[in-house]
Amino acid sequence: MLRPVMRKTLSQTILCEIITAIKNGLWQPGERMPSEKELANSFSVSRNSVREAIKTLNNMNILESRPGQGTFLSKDAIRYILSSELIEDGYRDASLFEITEIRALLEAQSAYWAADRATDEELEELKQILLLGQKSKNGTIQEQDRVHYLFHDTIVKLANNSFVVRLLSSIQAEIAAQRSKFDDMSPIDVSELIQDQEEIINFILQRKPEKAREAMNKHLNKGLLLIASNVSGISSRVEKNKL
Amino acid sequence: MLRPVMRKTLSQTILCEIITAIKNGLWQPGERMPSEKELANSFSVSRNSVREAIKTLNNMNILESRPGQGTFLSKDAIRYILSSELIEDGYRDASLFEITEIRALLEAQSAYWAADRATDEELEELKQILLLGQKSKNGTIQEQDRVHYLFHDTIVKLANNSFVVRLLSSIQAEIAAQRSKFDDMSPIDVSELIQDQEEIINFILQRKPEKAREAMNKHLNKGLLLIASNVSGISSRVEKNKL
DNA sequence: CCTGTTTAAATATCCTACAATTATAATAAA
DNA sequence: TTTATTATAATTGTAGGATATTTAAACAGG
Repeated sequence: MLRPVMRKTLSQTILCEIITAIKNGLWQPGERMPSEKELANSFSVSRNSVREAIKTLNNMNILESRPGQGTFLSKDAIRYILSSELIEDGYRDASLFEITEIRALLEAQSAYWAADRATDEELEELKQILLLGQKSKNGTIQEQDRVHYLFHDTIVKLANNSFVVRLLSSIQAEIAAQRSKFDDMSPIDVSELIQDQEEIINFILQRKPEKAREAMNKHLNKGLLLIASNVSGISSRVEKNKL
Repeated sequence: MLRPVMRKTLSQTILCEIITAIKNGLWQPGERMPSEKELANSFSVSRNSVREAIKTLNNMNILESRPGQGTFLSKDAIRYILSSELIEDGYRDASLFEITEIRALLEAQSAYWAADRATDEELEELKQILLLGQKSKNGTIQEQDRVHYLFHDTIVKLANNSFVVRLLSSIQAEIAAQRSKFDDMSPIDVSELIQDQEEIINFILQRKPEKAREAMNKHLNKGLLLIASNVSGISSRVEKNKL
């Protein structure tokens, strides 16, 4: 069957040419490459097309352009090119499952770090959540949900790594966005969640990092199982997710 | 001490503006965004500067430009930005230590998954790297570095989670960018790295996930120690990083 | 030795023009 | 009315020139 042909713009072609040249070692890291004008002449294209390719490589930290001097290969140009190549090869759409898997990993380790690093004052926050959880048992589902979100966020906060806080908040937003697409997602048993929640908090309060991590991982894998049951062919992967 | 001021070209500024707009949901995935002419008017810049920014986003698969039609947000624009631009603004010069800590966690788990999930054909790739590592022992440092990067990237790829591939690629890019600022970073003993590399690959080939994860974690914590020695007050945290 | 000036080269930006592509609408033919 | 066909306008792609900024290096004057 005839498939649609790939059409490349000039700047895309030039982008590939330059990357190939770098891979072939035509210019060394840190070295200056020909000026835009020279490149345009060599390729027989306008300076604009060359600039669009170079700008992309600039923004990828592969090249560095300095007015009055020229354009230079960055010191770790090769490293970037290698990794971008790998991405193209193994590229697939990140599925909800994959994102959730990473979330579970990060949050489980956060529980570990929280048990290990949180100060005694910080642990007071967790005790409060424990109380809130008890109270909410007779409340509405919305109330219970809110406490549960607070539980997750607090543990990540107590991990004392601001990067993981930011990372997880975006990941959770993305997960929420994707889940809203299938709004027929089977609801989870809330009481079970609260039970997990209590168990995890207690491990952290008792300063048992490994136990806390294990419990959090188990807790989040229930969500993974739910996704796996909606998507065929990956459920076998879930049960292997043991930390 | 006075540090060099950050300078941004116009197209870089516009790149950030557009990315922020996408993150803020100004345009939806698949939707058409304003034409180059309109954007140029809105930003009060020339069409060229807008094009250079758009071209970069084109090559990153965030935007798709079609002649005669316009420029459209790709369907997974948000997710891509999530994994790449996430690091950009808030955490550019935050904590190299924190980012590296997360990297270690993700890569260690990738080693686990690789040992657990990679097919036998995929493992052939690792065997090749083992051979390359042997060969490079008598080669230049650049050669050895290159093989070592390939080693890390391949393991992540074999973890069979495309989201972690993207996440780590942007994290590694960020780490490289930050390290290049302190170019007096004490060099690591390369031969030791290659030894680690062999050990980890062998664990994966033998299908021993826990061992592979532990070895990778130990391997990456050497880098953490290096950072901790440059930044005071966190070295005590490093030795606790056990999985 | 230090300081300011000049000069040339490079990137950064802007502008205009035209080509290629495409959707849409108007028009003509059946 | 329905169906081709044909303009038309909008949009991106490419080209080429012009000017502004930045920089290193050479030079001159103190």
